[in-house]
Amino acid sequence: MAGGTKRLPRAVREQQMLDAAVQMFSVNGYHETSMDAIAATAQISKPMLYLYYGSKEELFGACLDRELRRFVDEVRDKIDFDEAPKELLRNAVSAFLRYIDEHRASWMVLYTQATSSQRFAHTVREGRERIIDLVGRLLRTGTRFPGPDTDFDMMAVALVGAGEAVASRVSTGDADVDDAAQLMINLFWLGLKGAPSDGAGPVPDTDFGTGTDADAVTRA
Amino acid sequence: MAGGTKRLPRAVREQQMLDAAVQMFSVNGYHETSMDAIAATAQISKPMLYLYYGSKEELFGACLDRELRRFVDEVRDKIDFDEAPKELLRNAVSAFLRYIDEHRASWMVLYTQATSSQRFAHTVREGRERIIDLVGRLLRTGTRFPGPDTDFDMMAVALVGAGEAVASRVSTGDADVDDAAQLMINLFWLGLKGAPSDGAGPVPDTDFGTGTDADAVTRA
Amino acid sequence: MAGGTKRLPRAVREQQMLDAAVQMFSVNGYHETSMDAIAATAQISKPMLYLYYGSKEELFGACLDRELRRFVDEVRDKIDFDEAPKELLRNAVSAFLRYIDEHRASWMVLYTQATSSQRFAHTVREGRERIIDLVGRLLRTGTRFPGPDTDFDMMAVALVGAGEAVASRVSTGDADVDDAAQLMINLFWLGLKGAPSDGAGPVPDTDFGTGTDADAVTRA
Amino acid sequence: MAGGTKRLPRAVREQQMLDAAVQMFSVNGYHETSMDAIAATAQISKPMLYLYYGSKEELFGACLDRELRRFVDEVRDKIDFDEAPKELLRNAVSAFLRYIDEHRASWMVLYTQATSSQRFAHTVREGRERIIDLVGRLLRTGTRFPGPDTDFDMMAVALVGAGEAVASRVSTGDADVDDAAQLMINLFWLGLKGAPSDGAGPVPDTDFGTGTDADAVTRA
DNA sequence: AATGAATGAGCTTTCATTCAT
DNA sequence: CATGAATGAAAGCTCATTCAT
Repeated sequence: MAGGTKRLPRAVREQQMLDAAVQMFSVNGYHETSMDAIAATAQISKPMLYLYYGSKEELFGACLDRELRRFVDEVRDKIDFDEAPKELLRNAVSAFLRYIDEHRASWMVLYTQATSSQRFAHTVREGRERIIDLVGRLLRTGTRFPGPDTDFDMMAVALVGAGEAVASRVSTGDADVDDAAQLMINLFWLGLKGAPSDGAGPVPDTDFGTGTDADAVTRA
Repeated sequence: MAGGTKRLPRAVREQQMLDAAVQMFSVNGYHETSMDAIAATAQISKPMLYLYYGSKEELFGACLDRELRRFVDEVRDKIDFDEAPKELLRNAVSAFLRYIDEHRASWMVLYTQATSSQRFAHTVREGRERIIDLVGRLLRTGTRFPGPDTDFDMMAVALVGAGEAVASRVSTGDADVDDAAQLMINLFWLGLKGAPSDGAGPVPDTDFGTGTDADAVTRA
Repeated sequence: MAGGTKRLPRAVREQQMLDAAVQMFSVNGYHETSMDAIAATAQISKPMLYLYYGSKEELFGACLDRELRRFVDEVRDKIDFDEAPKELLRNAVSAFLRYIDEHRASWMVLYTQATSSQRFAHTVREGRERIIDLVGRLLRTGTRFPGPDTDFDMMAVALVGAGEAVASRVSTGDADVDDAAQLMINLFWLGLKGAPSDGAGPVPDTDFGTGTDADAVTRA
Repeated sequence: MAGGTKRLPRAVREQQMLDAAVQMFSVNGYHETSMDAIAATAQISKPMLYLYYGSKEELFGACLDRELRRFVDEVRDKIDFDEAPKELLRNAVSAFLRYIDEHRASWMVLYTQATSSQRFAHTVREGRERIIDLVGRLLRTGTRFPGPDTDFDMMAVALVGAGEAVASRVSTGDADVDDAAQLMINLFWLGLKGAPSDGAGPVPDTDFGTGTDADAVTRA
C-alpha cells in the first residue's frame, strides 16, 4: 500500500533498519523494545531483521557499533592534530561534548542501555577501555618528567569517568556544553599533575608544547 | 525439602528474600532475573515474594533501598566528622572504596542495573544527586580562595563521576583499593584548591608551554 | 487492634461472614471476589471462612441459600392466605416485586451470578423450578374447567420468566414497583386463560372464587 | 501432529478459533475456560488467539457478536414481513425457538454466560433492549383498541422475559418447540389484545368471581 | 477458637524466533 | 527478495487452600 515493498539495495535497507532500531532502543530501552516494534518502525517485515542481523542481540550490537563509529568519526573530524596541544585538547573535549549534546537521544541512552545488559557491557567496556587508553597515553605524553609512582592509567580512568558524568549532565540538558568543556579541560590539566599529594617525591613537570605524537590519540 | 519450609517471622523472611533477590539481580541483571529464580534461591514460593513485595519492580526497589542504606550507613560509620578535613577526606574516600571492594557482587552491579532501568534511574539519580551536593558543599567549604566563577557543582559532578569510575575499577578487582583511594584524594585536593596558583603545597607546577594560565582551572 | 479478635458465638460469626460474602459477591461477582476480600470485609481471618464453610463454592452456596430463604420468608409473611384470591395474587406479586426493589444489591445480583456458574445453576434452577411448580399449581387450581391441551406448566414457565424480567427491571430502578405489579397481575389473568388460540377446542373457565386450596402455593 | 499446522488464510483461522471458543465458553463458562483450552480445541497455539483477538475478553466478545449476528440473521431470513400479522408472528416465534432448539449448545449458554459477566451484560442488555423495543412496537401497532394507560413497553419486557424462559426450556430439551411456540403465540395475542373485552376471538371468557374487570389487563 | 505464614497450581499475556509461500 | 502466519517457551501475577502455632 504505502510502498513498503520496494526492492532496496542492501546498504540502504541496513541503514533503514538501524535507524529504526537505534530510535526504538534509545527511547524504550533494550528489553522494552520488541522486534515487532522495530520492524514496524523500519517499515519492513520481521524476517528481514533476522535475515540481516540474525538476532535481537546482534541487532543491538550493530546499533552500538554504528553509533560508536559515528561518534568517534565525528569527534576525530572536528579536531586537527596539527594544532597547538592546548587547542587540540580544547577542541577534542569540545567536540566530544558537543556531539553528546547534539545526539542526546541516540547516543547517551543507547550507551546507558548497553552498560546494563551484561551482553553488551563487554562492548561498552571495550570502547571505554580504548578511550581510557588514549587518555592515558595523552597524559603520559603530556607529562615531561613523570614520577615513577604516577598511575596514569588510573588517572585516565578517573578522567574518563568524570567526562562521562559531565557528558551525562550535558545530555540531559542540565549543563551547558561550553561550561562543561571548560571544566573538563581544567580537570585534564589537574590530571596531568596528578602526582602523589604528599609533597615528597619527584614532582613531574607537564608540557604539551613539545613535539607530542598527537596521532597516538587515534591509533590503537 | 531443602529445609526452608519453616515458619519464620516476617522480618527474617524479608531479609532472606532480599538476600536472594540482591544476589540474583546482581548476577543476572534485572530483566534476566525471573521471580521464579529469586523464589528458588530464597527457598520460598513465589507468592511469598508477591505477598511481601507486591511486584518485581517493588522488590528490586527494596533491594536497592536496603543496599543503599547499608552502604551509606557503613561509610558514615567509618568516618568521624570531627577529624581534620584532610583525614576526613581520606577516611571517607577510603571507606567508600573499601565498601565497594568488599561488596563487589552486590552493590556496584545492582547500582549499574538500576542506572539503566528507567524505572529506577530516578532513585539512583536522587542518591547520586545527594552525594554530588555533599561533595559540592565540601568543595565550596574547603576552597581557600575560590574564584568568583568557580562552578563547584559541576566540579562535584565530575569528581563523583570519577569516583564512580574508579570504584567500578575497584569492584571488578582491576584496581587496588589503596591506590584508587590515593588517586581520588589527590583529585579531590586538586579540585579543592580550585586555583593552583598559590604555588605552595603538594600541587606541582604546571606548564603548558604558554604562560601558566592557572586561573583557567576555576573559570568556566 | 480494632478489636477484631473477639470471641463471638458461632451464629453471630456466621451471619457476619455471610453478610460480608453476600456484599462482595453481589458487588463484584463470584469470580472477581476473592476469599481474601471476603475475610477482610468480614474482619476475620481466612481460615475461619474455611472452617465455617469449607470452600468458596460452599460459601457462595450458603449465601444463596440464606438470601433465598429470606426472600421466600418475607414474601410469605407479606401475604395472607385467607384473603380473597384476587387480593392474594395482588399481594403476592406485590410482595415479590417489593422485596426485589428493596434488596436490589443483594438478591437480584446474587441470583444473576448464580445463574452463570454451572456450579450454582443447579441451585437456582431448583429454586426457580419450585416457583414454577407453584405457579403451575396456582394456574391449574384457578382454572375451573381446564382444557386437555392446556400446558399449565409451560405457561407457568413463561409467567415466571416474565416475572423475572419485570423484576430485573424493578431491581435496576427502571420500573415502578406498582406498575410492574399491576402488569404481572394482568399477565397472570391472561395466563389463566392461556388455552390454544385457535378458537376451537374447549375453552376453560377460570375461577379463583371457589374454595381454592391456597396453601398449595407454599407447600412443596 | 493433529493435522492443524497448515498455513491458513486469516478468515478461515478466525472462524476456526471462534468455533472452538464458542464451544468451550458454552460448555464451561467464561471463567472456567482457559485460553489454553481454547487454543487446544482450535488446534492452534495460544499466541494466535492473542494475535487475532487481543485478549480473552475480546475473544469472548467476538464469540458473542458472531453468534448474535447469526441468530438475528437466521431469524430474519425465516420471516417475511409482507405476511399477515398472524402468520408473521407465528413464523417469527417459530423461527426464534427453532433456532434456539437447533443451536442449544452454542447460543443459549453463551447468552447466559454473557448476562452475568458484568463485562458483557452491556452487550446483552443492548441486544435485548432492541428486541423489547421491537416487541413493544409490535404490540402498539397490533392492538386494536389500546387503553390509554396501556404500558406496552413493560408488557414487551414481560413477553420477552417469558420468551427467554420458554426458550431456555427449549434449549435444555425440556420443552417441545412447537408447543412452546404455540404458547408464546397465545401469550402474544393476549398481550396484543391488551383488552380482552371484545369477547370475540380465541380469548376465553374469564371469571374471577367478581364482575369481570377485564380492563384491568391493560390498566397499570 | 483463631490466625499469620506459606504454597501448588494455574492463568493471561508477551516475545524472540522461524516456516512456508 | 520479502512476508504473513505460526509457535515454544517463559514471565509476571493471583487465588483458593492449608499448616503450624
